[in-house]
Amino acid sequence: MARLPVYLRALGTFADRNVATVSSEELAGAAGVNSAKLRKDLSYLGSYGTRGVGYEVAYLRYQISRQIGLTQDWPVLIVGIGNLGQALANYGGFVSRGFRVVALLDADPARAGEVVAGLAVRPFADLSAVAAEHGPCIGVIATPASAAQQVAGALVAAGVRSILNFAPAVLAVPDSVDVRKVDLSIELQILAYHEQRKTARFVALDGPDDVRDPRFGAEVPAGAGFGGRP
Amino acid sequence: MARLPVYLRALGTFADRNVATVSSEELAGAAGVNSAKLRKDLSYLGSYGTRGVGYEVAYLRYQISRQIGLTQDWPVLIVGIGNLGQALANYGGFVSRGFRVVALLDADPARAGEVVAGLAVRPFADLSAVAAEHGPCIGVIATPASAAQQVAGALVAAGVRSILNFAPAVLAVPDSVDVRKVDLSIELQILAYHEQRKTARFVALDGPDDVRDPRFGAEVPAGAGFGGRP
DNA sequence: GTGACTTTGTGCATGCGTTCACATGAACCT
DNA sequence: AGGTTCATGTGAACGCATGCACAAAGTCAC
Ligand SMILES: NC(=O)c1ccc[n+]([C@@H]2O[C@H](COP(=O)([O-])OP(=O)(O)OC[C@H]3O[C@@H](n4cnc5c(N)ncnc54)[C@H](O)[C@@H]3O)[C@@H](O)[C@H]2O)c1
Ligand SMILES: NC(=O)c1ccc[n+]([C@@H]2O[C@H](COP(=O)([O-])OP(=O)(O)OC[C@H]3O[C@@H](n4cnc5c(N)ncnc54)[C@H](O)[C@@H]3O)[C@@H](O)[C@H]2O)c1
Repeated sequence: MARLPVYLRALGTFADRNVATVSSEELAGAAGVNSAKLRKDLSYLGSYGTRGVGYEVAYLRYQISRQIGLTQDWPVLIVGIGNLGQALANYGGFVSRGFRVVALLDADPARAGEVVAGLAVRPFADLSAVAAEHGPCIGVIATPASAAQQVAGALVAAGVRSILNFAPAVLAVPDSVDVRKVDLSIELQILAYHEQRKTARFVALDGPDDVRDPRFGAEVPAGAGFGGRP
Repeated sequence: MARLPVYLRALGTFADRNVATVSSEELAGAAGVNSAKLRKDLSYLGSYGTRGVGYEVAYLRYQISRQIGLTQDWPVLIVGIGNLGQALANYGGFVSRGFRVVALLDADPARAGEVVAGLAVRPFADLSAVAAEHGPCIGVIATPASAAQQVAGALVAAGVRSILNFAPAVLAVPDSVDVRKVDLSIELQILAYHEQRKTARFVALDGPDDVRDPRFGAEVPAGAGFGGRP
């Protein structure tokens, strides 16, 4: 069900062009998925289409928004106002999609008081007060990886049950808390993996299936930083 | 196979602590996955463990790095040096993981020449020259969504076959090109979805399964911006 | 050297997501 | 009003990932 937001965004582009109804084929094309998958996804929400015609853009948009829980604005608090935290705070794309940044927190005393994107940076100790003030909200971790687990613990203690983590660290939280991670290094490494196989195909035409060769272990240069097998 | 980078990172933390060997249980714990899954994943690369002992940290680290294609540094070029592009350019976590930002491109003439993270921002027209200079590389799109498709086309035309897209847009590219997307709004919306179901449980104790009720369609306020069903 | 113990590597079953294909049903034209 | 056309909604088959449970294999102690 991670595709609903994509459908919603695609519906938005149709609405901007004043399109009244779309077929599953058109919408699937705009969302980059199979049309059968789109129909099956939408059928889980209910029968919101008209056979022979398609889906009414405005109506389907509302139904998906309601399903996701975007009929209300969700408060977002960002922890760690460094490079990334500032970019996030300045990002206008959140408010237009049902989210509102309500607080910026940082442990660095030098940063407290600084104004970023119209909000004053508050000391990390204010966390529980801020969380209590806004009710159910979403916490964003943009601190170094070494602080991520500690911050996550503090967020949970403050009552936050939804966390978006940008730090390259695995977080341990209670089952009742949802954590989603965004790790750019992982994305780049996956791309590098495919890129390597693509370029390798030009070197060895019989395909990249032989890379398993265990002898490669012996070919590690002594000073490579990893060390070879003893 | 998107988990290999996670294993690699977990292995890094063990190496930092001078741990020589790890069992699949320990490593799986650090990576946040099931130990059977970890062993099966590693078995696809070959038999790099020792029964009764575990995996040698340094050796396994090298094997995974090689599998991913991290024995060489991959050049990265960033298009769109706004809030996000600058944060990415300033991020030190890339170089430590086998990536090197080699060029910053922006269409805004006012930005060209500006120095960000020790690199001069170059005009977008330099793209093909930069790509040709560095060979196989990874393109990062950090422009507004409206420009994303055009930028993607230019990247492909310049020979880039791996793209990381931060803009909330579906990109159409040839099959030979890999695109991975990072969409923060989608992540937040997924969190909101779960958060909604959690909070809804306190309101209606019989569970959130009734939200399908089609009558809800009639309850759209006239001025909600979406419009009700006619 | 032998035995007991530890941990890997994997066969197998289960469940989930994806996709094809078609029947259902609505609208439109004559 | 009847037939035609069109696109939805869904049944069923397929393929893949996950996780259990166990045999193979190697180590360590004595
Ligand atoms: N900058 C990027 O583009 C980028 C890309 C990918 C991942 N990341 C990850 O995002 C995180 C932040 O990156 P960054 O470049 O913004 O780092 P940064 O060093 O610029 O900012 C980190 C901020 O967190 C604050 N902080 C440190 N410990 C804290 C604590 N315990 N509680 C609250 N605040 C604390 C620091 O004061 C600092 O302001 C890192 O984990 C990084 O790996 C960043
Ligand atoms: N800032 C964030 O934290 C954040 C978070 C999530 C997603 N995003 C997405 O990332 C993208 C960039 O966000 P941002 O906040 O940095 O925006 P921004 O407006 O600050 O920066 C965009 C930059 O792209 C440049 N640009 C525009 N058209 C271009 C073109 N055709 N070729 C090359 N460069 C071009 C502009 O000159 C500008 O410098 C957007 O699509 C946004 O939705 C940003």
